[in-house]
Parts: sequence; structure tokens; C-alpha cells
Amino acid sequence: MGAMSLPVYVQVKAFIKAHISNGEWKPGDPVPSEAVLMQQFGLSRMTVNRALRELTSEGMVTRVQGSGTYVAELHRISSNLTIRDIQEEVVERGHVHTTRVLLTQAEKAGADVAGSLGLRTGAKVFHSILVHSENGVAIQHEDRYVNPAASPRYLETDFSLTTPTRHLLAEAPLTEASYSIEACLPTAEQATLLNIAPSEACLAMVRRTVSGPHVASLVRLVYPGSRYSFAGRFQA
Amino acid sequence: MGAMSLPVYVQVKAFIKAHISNGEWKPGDPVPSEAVLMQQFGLSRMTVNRALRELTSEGMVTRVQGSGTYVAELHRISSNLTIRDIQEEVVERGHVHTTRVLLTQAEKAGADVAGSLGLRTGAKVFHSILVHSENGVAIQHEDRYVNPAASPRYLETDFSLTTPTRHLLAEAPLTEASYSIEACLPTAEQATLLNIAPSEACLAMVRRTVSGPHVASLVRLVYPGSRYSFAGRFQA
DNA sequence: CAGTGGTCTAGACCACCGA
DNA sequence: CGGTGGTCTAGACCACTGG
Repeated sequence: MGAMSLPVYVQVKAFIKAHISNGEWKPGDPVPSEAVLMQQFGLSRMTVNRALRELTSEGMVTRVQGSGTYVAELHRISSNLTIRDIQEEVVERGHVHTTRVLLTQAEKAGADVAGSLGLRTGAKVFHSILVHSENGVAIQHEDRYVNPAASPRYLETDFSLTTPTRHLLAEAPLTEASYSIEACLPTAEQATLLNIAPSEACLAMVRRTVSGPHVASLVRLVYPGSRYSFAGRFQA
Repeated sequence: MGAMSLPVYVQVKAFIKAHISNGEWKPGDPVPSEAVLMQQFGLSRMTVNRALRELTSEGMVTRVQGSGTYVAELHRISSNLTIRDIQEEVVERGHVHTTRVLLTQAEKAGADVAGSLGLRTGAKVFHSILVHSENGVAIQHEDRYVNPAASPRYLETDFSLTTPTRHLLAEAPLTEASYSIEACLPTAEQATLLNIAPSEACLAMVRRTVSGPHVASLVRLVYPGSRYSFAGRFQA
């Protein structure tokens, strides 16, 4: 068959979502209490509780202990932007991923890099610069600093075979990351390496990853604006 | 007091997360079954089930019925990028939001706009162009097309008082949205309105929102690269 | 077949809110 | 105080996986 009877808690969720998305229940309005839904659907409390709990984590409703459940204030357009390993992403599109390694070396950290990595100025850091290509077309310039404490073998890695992201995820399990997406113009060198005009706008993602006690890595990824974008989707 | 004893299911989640993030359990490894965790912690099945279910929805583990629970493959850096109403965002920073309305009119849709909105070429659409400022500094150029079927009163709205986003959320409840973030150079007009150099890289967010049966709105938001970025965060 | 997860029940105790 | 949600239990039946 096609759609057999869905789990009951899913039906309860759908019931509530329907009333919200057709505008019948507006932001701030109360949603029927668990007791009412139990009666109305003839379900146990755990089941309607699960439906409401999941709607809460999806941002559709707000629950206040002792008071009630309410339609969430603004349907924020809140989508999961997933940052993926570039190689994985290219391969999944059925394309060929290649890497050009421009630099891998140990350096003394300048004040800004040291600060971001939580090290003293002048401490040893690993530095790598790569260019990633999809079917031979450059799509990402990756300039990365790595904390040796988090990944001692970083420089021994062959980045024509794996990516720094993959290596770091394996060697330094991720506990936290923060990023920002900006627009910028490429440096002269980046423009040359990416084979774009110096005046072409680029996307830059700056990312800082934490692994356990260490700040593991600080990376700036520059994408030609004409060849890359971040896309996302939101479903009510 | 400070931190009293947390709910048991939270403790189970923490137990599993700890083993994953210190690298003891690697991607693909099996996580103890519900039965084992019940014994080990002396809990009922519903409780450990909840812990594992939530870890699943957080992307930490994968569950396969009949087989078992496994550590998720790649800790994708998957963060919630929330797209907010610009006015709300500015006000929350304690700053002053102002809007300059450059255009609000009905037009005949060109082929591309009509296609995106699911209308025939030449159908009536509403078109608005605004510039949003924070403390008097222009930060966003908003060029929007609206489907009259989704928001018949769109043109009657005073956008110096509210924002198109707020108006549409109220009048056409959101059911779906998709967006992409790109880098671009401003048009000559945009550069003038935003008071930036024509060569300054900008972020552009293109967003398409669906409300029930209608595509409600198609908008292109252009931000000066020097004044705006999208930031996010990921917590394991 | 035994073991797994997916769902559901009918209770229970508690903390909290608002009248 | 009654109504609310937050948590938890000790069962249950089912569908699926794997050997």
C-alpha cells in the first residue's frame, strides 16, 4: 500500500500544525491542554505529551509549566544550515573533487591567531592553505590554522587524499563550533588561485571549532560568488 | 541551590554524549541497547528510549529498527541558522530601525518572477523596494515580489511602521520557505542607496516563501559585506 | 528465533501557575 | 486550590533485523 495509518502522536502533531498554519490559532493563542487532547483523541497522556514536546522542539509551540501551551510567537524561518565536508559534498553531486596543496607548515602564531586558538602569541601552530576544485574548477580557498595540541599529526596528513575537515573530525572529536558567513573581495593571490577576477564578490565562511579542552582549528573558506552559495529550507 | 539533580533522561544523554565526544565511541560504533541501558541505570524503557530518541533528533546517533543504535557517521557541523525579521533583530540590539520606502506598486510579472511565484507571465504582482537602516546606517536593500492571492492588502500597508516580513507572517501563515545565501556586487542603484562603493562585496539572501496553496513572496535582500554577516553556532 | 527499536497505555508524583 | 506541564514507571504489542 501507500500511506498506512501513521503513528497517533504524528496525527496529533498534524492536527495542531494544521490549525496553526491555516491561521485559525494565531501566535500567543493557547493550544488545547494535554488533558483535553487525551479526551478528544482517546489517548494516553504520554502520547499527547510526546506530540506537544516534539512541537516544542520544532519551535511551533511554547510550553509554560503551570500555565499552558501556546502557539509560538513568530514562525521564525529557522532552517538547519548544515556545513559539510567539501569533498563529501562534491562527491555526492557525482562530481570529481581534487585538492591543490599550497602550504603545510608549522609557524609561530601571530597575536590574532593565537588569541582565537587560545594560545600565547608566538606559540607553535600548524598552517595549511589548500584550493579545492570540483570537476577541475576551483570552488574553495581554505586557509587554516590548527592547534597542535588538538591534532599533533596534522602536518603528516596527505591532503590530496583526505581533507583537513575529515582528518580533524577523526582526530579531534567536535564539541563546539561557531561560524560566520560574510561577503568579501578576494585577495590578489586568492583571485589568481581561484581563477576569478579580483573584483568578483566572494563568500567567506570563518569557522572556529572546539574539541574538548582545546580550540582545535580556525579556518577561513573563500568561495567564488559565481560558483557557490549556501542553501537551506524550512518546512512548517 | 545551583544545579539540582537533572532529569534522568538528561543524564543518560550526557553519558552517551561523553563517550562519543571523547572519542571512545567512534562513528559507526554501536551504542548500548535500550535493554542494557535500562539495567545499567535501573530505569524504565520509556526513559532510556526518550534519551536515545532525542539524541537521534539531535543527529548524534542513528537508530535502525531490528538492528541497533549507532554513533552517527559524521558530526556534521549543523547549526540552526535563524532568519529573523530585520526590525526585530535591530531592536533587540537596542538600536533604532528605520525604513525608507522606495517603491510600492502593482506590476505585471515578468517571466522569471511569474515562474517563481507560480503565476502566469503578465499576471498582477505586488512589488516593493525598501532600504532598512540601523541607527541611520543602511544595512539592507529589500526587493520583494508578493503574490496578491496570498496577501491582497499588501500595498495598503505602511512599511514605515511595520515590515513586509511581519505583515506577511500575519496575513499569510508560513508553511514553507527556501533560501540561498550568495555573494554579489551591488547594482549601481543599490550602491547609492546603501551608501557603499560599487565595488564592495555584498551578501544576498534570496528567499521564497510558501503559504498554504500559494507561493507568497519572493525577496532578494542585499547586505553590505562590511556591515553584516550571518553567524551561527553548533554545540555537541 | 532472539534481540532490537517504534509505539502506546494507565497509572503516578512533582513543581509550578493563577485565581 | 485546581489545572497545567515535567518526569517516570512497568508493563504491552508490533515490525523489523540478523543469524
